[in-house]
Amino acid sequence: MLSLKKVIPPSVVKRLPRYFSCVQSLNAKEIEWVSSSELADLLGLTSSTVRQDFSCFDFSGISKRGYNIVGLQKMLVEILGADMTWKVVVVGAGNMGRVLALHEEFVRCGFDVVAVFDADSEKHGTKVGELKVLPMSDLAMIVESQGVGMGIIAVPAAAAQDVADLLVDAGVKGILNMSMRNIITPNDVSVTASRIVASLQQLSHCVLFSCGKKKK
Amino acid sequence: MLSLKKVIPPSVVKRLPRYFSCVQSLNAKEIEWVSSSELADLLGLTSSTVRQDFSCFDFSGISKRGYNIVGLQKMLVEILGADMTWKVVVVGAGNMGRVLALHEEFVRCGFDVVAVFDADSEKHGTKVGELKVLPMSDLAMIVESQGVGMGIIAVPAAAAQDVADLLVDAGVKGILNMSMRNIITPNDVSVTASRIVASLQQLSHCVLFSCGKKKK
DNA sequence: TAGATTGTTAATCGATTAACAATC
DNA sequence: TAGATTGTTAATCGATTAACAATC
Repeated sequence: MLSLKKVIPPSVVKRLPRYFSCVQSLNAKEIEWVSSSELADLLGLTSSTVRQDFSCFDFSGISKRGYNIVGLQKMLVEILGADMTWKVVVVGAGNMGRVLALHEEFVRCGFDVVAVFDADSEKHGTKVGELKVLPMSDLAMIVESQGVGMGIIAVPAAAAQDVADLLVDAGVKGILNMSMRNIITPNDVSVTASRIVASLQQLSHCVLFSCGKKKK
Repeated sequence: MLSLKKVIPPSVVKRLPRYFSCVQSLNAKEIEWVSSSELADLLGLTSSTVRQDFSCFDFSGISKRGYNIVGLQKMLVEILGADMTWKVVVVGAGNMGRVLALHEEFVRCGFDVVAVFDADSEKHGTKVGELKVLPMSDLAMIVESQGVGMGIIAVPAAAAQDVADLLVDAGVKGILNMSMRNIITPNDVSVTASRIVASLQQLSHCVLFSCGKKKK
């Protein structure tokens, strides 16, 4: 596997998917080279940040031309593991859980939802696309037998930690937490959070108090 | 309207919805007081951060007891505008757009989706819950006539900036960007991003390269 | 009172930006 | 060559943590 020049700091990791998306679309336009300042403009960053970020990778640009799109894309694919398919389970078959399980963009990006679980027995057996909602008691078995690497927590805050514990015990190595609750996991299980309502609430504050953007 | 002691820094704004959620659940348990270190434990922060954060508000704790839950909740409600109802439009009636429009949690949190738009005329008139999918040409009219304050962008990256421009022209003051594309808006229009696939890709990297958490 | 916890100041840490020699 | 753009070092900025006097 790819060895990195150094551990990529969290601030940079957060930008990687955006670089990747941008590079994909430049590649689709058959553009071959991009400079740090062009990328910066596209992503709302400074060229300094872009060059600083790329210095983490084992990949170099060329003076006067910038970065080769194809090479950059290959590097990002490796760093993000975008060339592999992850098996994923969704816990929580509410509105959010159902969407996630159906989300065709996931498949396109290499995230394959293999099962949906819910604690509510009323929901067991009901269909979410191709999948049937399963009871929580099947979780460990499915994760192990199918080699599931990630779990998505789409349950109410009150249940989130219990679900996280189940996922960890079952053996997943990554958790996407969509609940409001902070969850605690062992050091070898990574967690990222994505909270849509929280984003709307932030926005609400910013609108009310006109939190400006930094002036240029 | 509430006046703040000072502008709340972005790092703090990001935590406000989590404080709020936590305080709501403590309140539901009829707990009356909470200390900075208890809150820190619940949210995975340090007590220093909690106290530093709260120093932005016009709200004080009491030595030896901590912070009064009801008072804290009131303060956060005002800061987040959680006591008001925002009218919101969703642009993009794909998988993600439909979910968002149906998401019952939004209503509970004061975000009322009043219309869904899509550029694809095949989708016009089809139902998303109670709502019919409308053509983009109706956007300005609906935003103005209904007093819509926020828009949610749930379209592919390539269309995101155009949609943002439409929303801005129509008069929304906040945009939740769920697309991968960076969008540019005038200074008086706030933007927050929430990208689920990006979160999964971050997670993917962290799992592959075992990005540890900071050791305690 | 004695002890716990706040509010705030100062120190540390990490992220971003600026600057510029190296280089194509 | 001349000029543009990288890669990297140093400076700045902002966020987090530590420390402690004030206080209930």
